[in-house]
Parts: sequence; C-alpha cells; structure tokens
Amino acid sequence: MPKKTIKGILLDVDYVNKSGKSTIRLFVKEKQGIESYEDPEFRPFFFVTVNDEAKAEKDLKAAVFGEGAKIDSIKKVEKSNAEHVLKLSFKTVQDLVISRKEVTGFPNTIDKNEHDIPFASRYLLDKRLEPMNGIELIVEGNKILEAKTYEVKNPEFRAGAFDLETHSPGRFSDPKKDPILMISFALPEKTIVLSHGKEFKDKNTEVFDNEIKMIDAFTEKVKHENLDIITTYNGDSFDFPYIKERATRFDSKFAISSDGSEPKERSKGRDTAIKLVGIQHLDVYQMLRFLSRFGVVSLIKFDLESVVERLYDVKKEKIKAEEINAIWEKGEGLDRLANYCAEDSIYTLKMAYQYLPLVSELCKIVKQPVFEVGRASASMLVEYLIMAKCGETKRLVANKPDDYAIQQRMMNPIKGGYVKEPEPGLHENLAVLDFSSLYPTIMISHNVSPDSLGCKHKECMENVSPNKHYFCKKKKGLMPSILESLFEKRMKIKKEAKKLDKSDPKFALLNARQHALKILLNSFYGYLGYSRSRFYSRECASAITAWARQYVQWVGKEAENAGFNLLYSDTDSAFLIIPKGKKGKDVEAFVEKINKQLPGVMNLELEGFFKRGIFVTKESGEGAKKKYALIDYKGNLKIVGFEYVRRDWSLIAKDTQKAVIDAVLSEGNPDKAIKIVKAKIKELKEGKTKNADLIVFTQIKRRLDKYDAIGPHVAAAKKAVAKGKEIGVGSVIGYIITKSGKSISDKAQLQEYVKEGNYDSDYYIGHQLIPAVIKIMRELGYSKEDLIHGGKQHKLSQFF
DNA sequence: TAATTCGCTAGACCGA
DNA sequence: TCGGTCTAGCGAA
Repeated sequence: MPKKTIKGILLDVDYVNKSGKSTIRLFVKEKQGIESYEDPEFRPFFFVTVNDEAKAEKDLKAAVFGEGAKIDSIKKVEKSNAEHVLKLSFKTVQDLVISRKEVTGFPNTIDKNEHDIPFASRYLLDKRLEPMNGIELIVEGNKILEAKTYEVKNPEFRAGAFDLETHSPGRFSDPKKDPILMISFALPEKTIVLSHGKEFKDKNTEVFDNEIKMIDAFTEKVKHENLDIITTYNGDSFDFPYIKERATRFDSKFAISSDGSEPKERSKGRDTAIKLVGIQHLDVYQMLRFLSRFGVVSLIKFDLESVVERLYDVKKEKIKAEEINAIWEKGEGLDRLANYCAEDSIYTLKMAYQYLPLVSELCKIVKQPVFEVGRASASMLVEYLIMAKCGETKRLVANKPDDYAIQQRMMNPIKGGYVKEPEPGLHENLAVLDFSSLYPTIMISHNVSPDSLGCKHKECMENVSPNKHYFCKKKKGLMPSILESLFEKRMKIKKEAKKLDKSDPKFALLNARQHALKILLNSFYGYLGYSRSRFYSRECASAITAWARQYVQWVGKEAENAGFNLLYSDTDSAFLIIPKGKKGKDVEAFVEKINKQLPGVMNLELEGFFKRGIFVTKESGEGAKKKYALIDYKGNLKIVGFEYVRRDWSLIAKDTQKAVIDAVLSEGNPDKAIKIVKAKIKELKEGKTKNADLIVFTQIKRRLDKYDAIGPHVAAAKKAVAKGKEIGVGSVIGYIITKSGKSISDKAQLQEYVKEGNYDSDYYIGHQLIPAVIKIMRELGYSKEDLIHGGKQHKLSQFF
C-alpha cells in the first residue's frame, strides 16, 4: 500500500482491541471531517525494578497471571534514576491490568512503576503529540508509520450545544419512564428546537410524530454537522445518559461518535463523565468548575441561570419542572418553553467558545485531549507535564503514595508565607511592590527539585535554603527545567501581547496562552506539598517557602533602610509608605536596585502607586491582616478581604460597606458615609429592604447529618429538606434571617420560602450592616452609637 | 475525589 | 449574661 502524508488537527486518542491486541487510534480533524488512524506497534507496558535481571526475566516470561494473561515481551532498559529496570509489554491493556496485581509478588521483582498510567494518555505523552494542535502523519492505509506535532496558530473548531427538556410528573425525571419533550441544538450560525406531537408557532421548532423520531432526527443532524466539539451543560450526569437511555428504550441508538459508537460512561472519581470518541464532549459545567478552581472565573452558584447572569449580566428565564409539565400537558406556552430550551443551548455554546482558547492551550501544553483537560485537577495537569518530561529524560515515574504515607504527610503541614501585621488606620501615598510568580521563580532560580536535593558538590553548598536544604548548582532538576520552559514561553507571549491592541483578536489568543501557562506555573508548588502527589517533597516545598519568607522580609528591611516605611507585607508583597521628600521615582530606583541583587529569573515588580489606603483593627486591637482597601490616583478602588468581597454576607452589608469605603477613600468624606449608613438602617427598620439584598450565600460542604455544629446555613438547609427540597453536597444555598424563631439558626430560612418584608431587622442592622461598616468608621474615630444615632464631628480633620 | 498555608470572623455551645 | 472555645466557611496569596 502506498504511503501518504496526512495533515490535520489532533482531537482524540483511544484504543480498541483488534485481533487480540490493544491498538491505539488517533482521531484527526481534516477538511472532510474526523478521520481515524491506528498505531498497532505501540504496546501497553510498565516497568519493574528487579534484583537480578536474568532471573527475573526468566520467571516473568514463564508466568501466567489471572486466567491466562501473559507478558508479551520483556526488555532491559536504562533509567537515569533507577537500576535493574525491565520493561514489560503486553498484548492488551486487560492483560496488563491482571498482571500488574501479581507481578510484585515474584521473588526477584522489587517494585513496579508506571503501571497505572492510562494507555491512551501515555501514547500522547510518549510520542509528544499535542491535541488541539497540528499533527502530521505518515500513513499506509490507516496505519500510522510516523506521527509528529506541528504548530497551527489558530485552528478553528466547529462546536455545537444541545439541551433537553424532559417530563417529570411530580418527581425527578426518570429516563426509564419519562419522555424527552424537546431538544435544542445550537450551532454558531443558528439554533433549532426539536419536539414532537404538539403544535408550535415558531418555525425554528421542528415537530416530529413521536419522541423516537425526534431523537433519531437529532442524531442525524449532529452527525451531519461534522462537529469537532459537542458541548452540554451538565451533560455528563444528565443530558447524555438520558438521551442514550431513551434511544435504547426504542431500540435505537444515539450513536454520534466519530467511529459510529454510542457515548460511553467513564468514571471520574465519584461522578461519571461521558466520553465520545473523536468528537470531544466538553461539559461546560465541568469546565467552569475546573476554571473556577484557578480563579479564571469567579462563580458563586453553578446553575446555568446564575452563571449566565454572572458572566454576561443577563437574567435568563428559568422555567421550573412543574411549569414545564403544565405547559406540556395543557399545550399552552410551548413556544416559550422552546425558547427557554434554545437559550440554554445558546449560552452553553457561547461559554464553550469563550473558554475554548484557554482549554486548547492547556491541552497542547499537557498533551491531553479536551475531554481530559476540561475535567482535570491541578495535580493531574502537573502530573502530565512531569510524566512527559520523565519519558524524555528516561526517568522512572515515582509511584503514588500509600494511605499511610498520605496520612503522615497530612499530619505534618509545611510552613507557608510570611504576613506582617499592618498599622491600622488611614495611610496616604503608598507604593505596592510584589514578586512576580514568587514560588515558581524561586524554584527555577534555586533549582528546587526532588532530584537536585541534598547535592554533595562543593559549589552546591552555596545554594542552600534558609532552612538548610541544599540544591545542586550543576545539573538542572526535573521541575525547574519544566518550569523554566513554561516561564520563558510565558514571558515571550506577554511581550508579544504587549505590542497588540486589546481589541485585537490575536490579543485574546495570546492572553489565553499566557494564562494557561500561568495556571500551570502556579500549580507546581502546591503539587510538591500535596499529600497524594507522586513527587511530594517536604524538603523542596519547605525550602521554597523558607526562601520566600526570607526574600520578602529582606525587601521590607531594605525598603526601610532606603527611607520608606513598611506598612504591610503578605507572602510576596511589600506595601510602602512614601514619606514626604520621596517620590515615585525613588521607589522605581529602589525596585531596580533590588532586582539587581535577586538571583536568576526572580523579579520584584512595582504593582502601583496608591493615593490612600485603609487598614483596620481586629476586635483584639491588633491590625487585621489580609483586609485592606486602596484607591489609586485615577480613583479606582481595590478592596481586599473585606466583607464586600465575601459571598457569605448580605448585599445590604456589602454594598453599604463599599459605599462607606468609597466615601472615605475617594472623597475623604466620613459625614457622607454616616448619612449612607443611617439611611440604610432606616430602610431596614421600616421593613423596606428587598429580600434580594438580605440573602446570605453559603456552601453546604458535607452531608447535612455530618455536621457537629448546626449553623444558620445548615439549619435552613435542613428545614428545606424537610419540605422536600433536594440539597446536594457542594451546593450553594441562599438564606434569610426571618422574624420567627429564637436563635439565629431558628430564624434562618431558604430565600425561596421567605416573603418580602419578613426579615429580622435587628439582625441585619446588628449583625450585618454595623459590623461591616464600623470596622472602617472606627479607624476615623467613630463609634457604633455614632452610626446609629447620627454623626459626630471630632478629631477627623487631622486626616483631611 | 483531591494543589498549598495563613488569617479573619460568625455563631453555637458550655460553664460560671 | 458574659467570655472562652470550637466548628465552619471563605478569602489572600
């Protein structure tokens, strides 16, 4: 058969068992659609370390595991961090799985390694192939002879979203009984709705005779659109399993994968994910959870309506299950329902497209498909990077720790950053300095890595952390070399982005790339100190924080020596008061001087100048850490740590606090602040405050029966459950403190059960509004009484 | 199933 | 009714 060269975008990898062999398949997006190619040469394998290669090889060769599993081939391999290593290859993944359980029981084998790395993932890592990037294949028929990645700057992907409305007669929908009423299908250029057996005015709704005809038509439409990515909102747990089950009930199949197969369930810890082959299923709900862990998005509640409101400031209509049933049964309002269904798909698609550049970049860097990355954790991303590097440098990947080791690690936390207690009160003329990417740059600059630790070279004795750990100066460690390449890429991209206008579409792309790199850079330190990490190192993690504390305190001291006052410092930052007679230029010169003395890629940055700032006093009389507000010379407020930024405070408290901070910092007008507070107290007392301003949001973090202390949120949740509401672990509930009850917990009710006006005004004044505001006003000499009864004029003029 | 530590604050609970 | 201790949640970095 003739050889030919294929170029396309790599979307996916999996394996199938074919003539008794697990065979890797790659799915490549080409002009005509998604094609698959096979690599029958790549075998599942893992490593064992042994005492005596010859003896072990002999034993293992003859061994039969389970009911007939055998090792296909054994090869002695060289590893840079281990001796006497054998590579065991298998015909199938199933053989490997059976064998790995028993192999360590053999007399000459000591340990096994890399036995728990999924076959398909490992293929991409070993072959250095990047999903969502270009791939060049040399093939014979559909057999892969060679595969390599090439850079495609901005590949376009065709995505579609779908959403179901289902019947739920007085209970949660059950796919075994309850039909799908509608399916919406959104594409970049149009959205359609499919339904059955009813009449619709809207021409975008296609009506079929019955449910299965609708489902089959939908299946055909999806296939016809040649999508690269199909997105859902919670399709992992709802839409996919549901439609699959419905199709099965009617002896049909929802087979939309690129190889003609049905969606498959894949367990991802406690939940199941739905995996398609080739075409990538991106569950936007999962993706947003993932992104929120890295602070890419900041979301309180993860239901679609809340998310859309937060991201796009759009109040989307929510039609509840009972109403859906009523509309369907009576046949009134069907178009409205169809529109609602369509909107869900439209917004799901919109979010998918918005964050796809970031997810794609992560896919390229960690060499895993969208399906994996869209549901990954920080530790998994770091692990992919480390495993790829281990492969490149012929290192054996460390095993996961056992439960005992995990326990030991957890019982022994690693000392973290240094936080200086601030001088409370108003301060003028500030400069804020901070180290850019402090922990990663320490790792790079001091070569902090498990494999460079405890070096005995003479010159390495100079590279010692404040807590006395030595790191090699001669040979770059595993982690620093990964970090350095990520760091350099990021610097280069940031430089490029700086040249562009922010509205330039190229800018958004570069921004996504640098953001992806930043996420990964910042995850390494956490991974080193993470109890379940394969590469946990107390020594490394504690050396990093020890250096960090030393550097940040050193900068503080140097600043004081240079004539500035050090107001505050937290982990990687220094807040300076610029005294009379000093200028911004002096700060710049100071930063420059510091940077000349910092090693390697470490860098102190001038974050900005601030006209004024406020730090507050704790109940104990000390200055409160991690709580401050600043205003710059353009009038921009920066509020940190205060109730204003916390979700577990009511809007009335938060907004009033912000108004007070604003009045004090930007206008220097505490009288105005007092007036604002008084007006709000009056409004609360008169029962005029709207429920929306009174809700306190809190997450239910465990099962309701697992709480020792029953706080208001738990009490409210329990009452709601008694009324038949479902509250899952991890859900965020909103409650209001009502008039009826003794303790605060007694009075707490879920917001949806509280009538307008039925709130405890004393609680909201005494426990929400005043505490939020008095913190600020106290620094200006006001007392609680001044807030309640009216302003007083004293000793403030000194500030203004 | 799962990145880290530091820090603030509330409300419940307990004993005087 | 008070103050101290503990649980719990969330934010900063």
